Amino acid sequence: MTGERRKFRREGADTRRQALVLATLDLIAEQGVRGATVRAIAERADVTQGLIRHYFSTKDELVQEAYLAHMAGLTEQTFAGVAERETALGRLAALVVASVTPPVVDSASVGLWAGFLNHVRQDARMRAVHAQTYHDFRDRLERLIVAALEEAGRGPDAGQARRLAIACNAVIDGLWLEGGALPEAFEPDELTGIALTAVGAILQLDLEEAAKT
Amino acid sequence: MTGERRKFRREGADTRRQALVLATLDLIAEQGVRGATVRAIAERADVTQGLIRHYFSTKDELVQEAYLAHMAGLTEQTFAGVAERETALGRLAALVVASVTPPVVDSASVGLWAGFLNHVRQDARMRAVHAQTYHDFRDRLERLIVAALEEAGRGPDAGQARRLAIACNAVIDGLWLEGGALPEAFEPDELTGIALTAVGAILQLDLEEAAKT
DNA sequence: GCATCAATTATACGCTTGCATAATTACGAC
DNA sequence: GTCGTAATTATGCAAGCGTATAATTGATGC
Repeated sequence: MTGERRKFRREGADTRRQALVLATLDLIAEQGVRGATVRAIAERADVTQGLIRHYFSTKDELVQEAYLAHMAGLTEQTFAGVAERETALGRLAALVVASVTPPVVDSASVGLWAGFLNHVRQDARMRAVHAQTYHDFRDRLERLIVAALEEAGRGPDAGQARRLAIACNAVIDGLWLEGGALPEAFEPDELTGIALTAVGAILQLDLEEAAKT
Repeated sequence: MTGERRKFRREGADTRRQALVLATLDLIAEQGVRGATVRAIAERADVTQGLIRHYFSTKDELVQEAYLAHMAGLTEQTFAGVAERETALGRLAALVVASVTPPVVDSASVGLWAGFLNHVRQDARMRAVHAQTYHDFRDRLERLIVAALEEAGRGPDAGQARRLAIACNAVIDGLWLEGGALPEAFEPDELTGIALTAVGAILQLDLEEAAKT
């Protein structure tokens, strides 16, 4: 009876890092940051805990990479179908709808985001990622808004565009948050209608019509 | 040389519980949930750790009470100056302004809220507190909105009122969140103007004028 | 096949955590 | 005063944490 050592396969660095990041996100989403221990992450990724230290010199480094991956994924999901629309108004409507619809609106996703926020407030590098993600999203939103307004014959100046983007972004974020944190508080599709109406009211554009196309 | 035992004063249960809750909130705000250990809380409250178990049968119980206290305080701060206004429109404007102004908008406060969110997702009682806080706030907002619209001669039906309240609440929450999470991203008073304009646009009311009074 | 070497496992250390329990002490009742 | 008791401190424990390091093993080139 030899002490049977665990069998394993060698994997490339990228594969393993990604698997570890995914396991981390899964766990934080399911059980909060508390549940994402080194041991739990390793088990979820079907690996022993020592390997984590082989790929990440510290746990915070892994968490930071996971945060980056989550935020990038969120932005990507949100903008997924946007470019396909032909009109600027249609693209804006598509973005608004996607922002308040699964898989973007999701309890686990919001929980993940909240779980990271405290790390963000304490770690300078994570704060940088946070700020950049926010500004990236808002800038893209602002460009869509400007394009839609110009399409309607109304070109806002820079200050107006900035303020409109902040306001629309707030509506979207607020609904995203509430839809994710309190799923049972809203009827199906209710958030979609509210988001289109509210953003439409702020911009004085008919987004509801544009969303149907 | 007697082993000098620490001196102490006896306090009423309410005083001590409140002090412990306050210490907990301080620590979560400053260092995130990680930093709010039983020992750290006790030290902050100038007490030894055993006392916590004397007043709370478990740490989660203390955290839950702290959450309740934080949310109640937040709502109270937000509605603080609202009733003083004479017109319904003025009250609504005051609420909007207070929602996006310190001390309601505050990095620590947002961090606190985010820190709790993961507990909320896992503990049924905390979820109940969360849902109730949200609905309380939104109901009060909805009543202010209905009053302001009626004052302007437009009475919305129940469905409209609900949707308007959800939308306005989303703007407020979104700006609160972003103002707290990224304080340096906005000019002073910028959020106030944006909030009034956006909520005004959604309701088709002139809140900016009403806010000046 | 065999040597090589990074990928992976195994084990352990020191620290912190939440919780329990026993020993003390302040303070009001009488 | 002194006595009882609830409030408070002191001490300890078992479990879990992140990290470090040494021992193994799978794949690759020759």
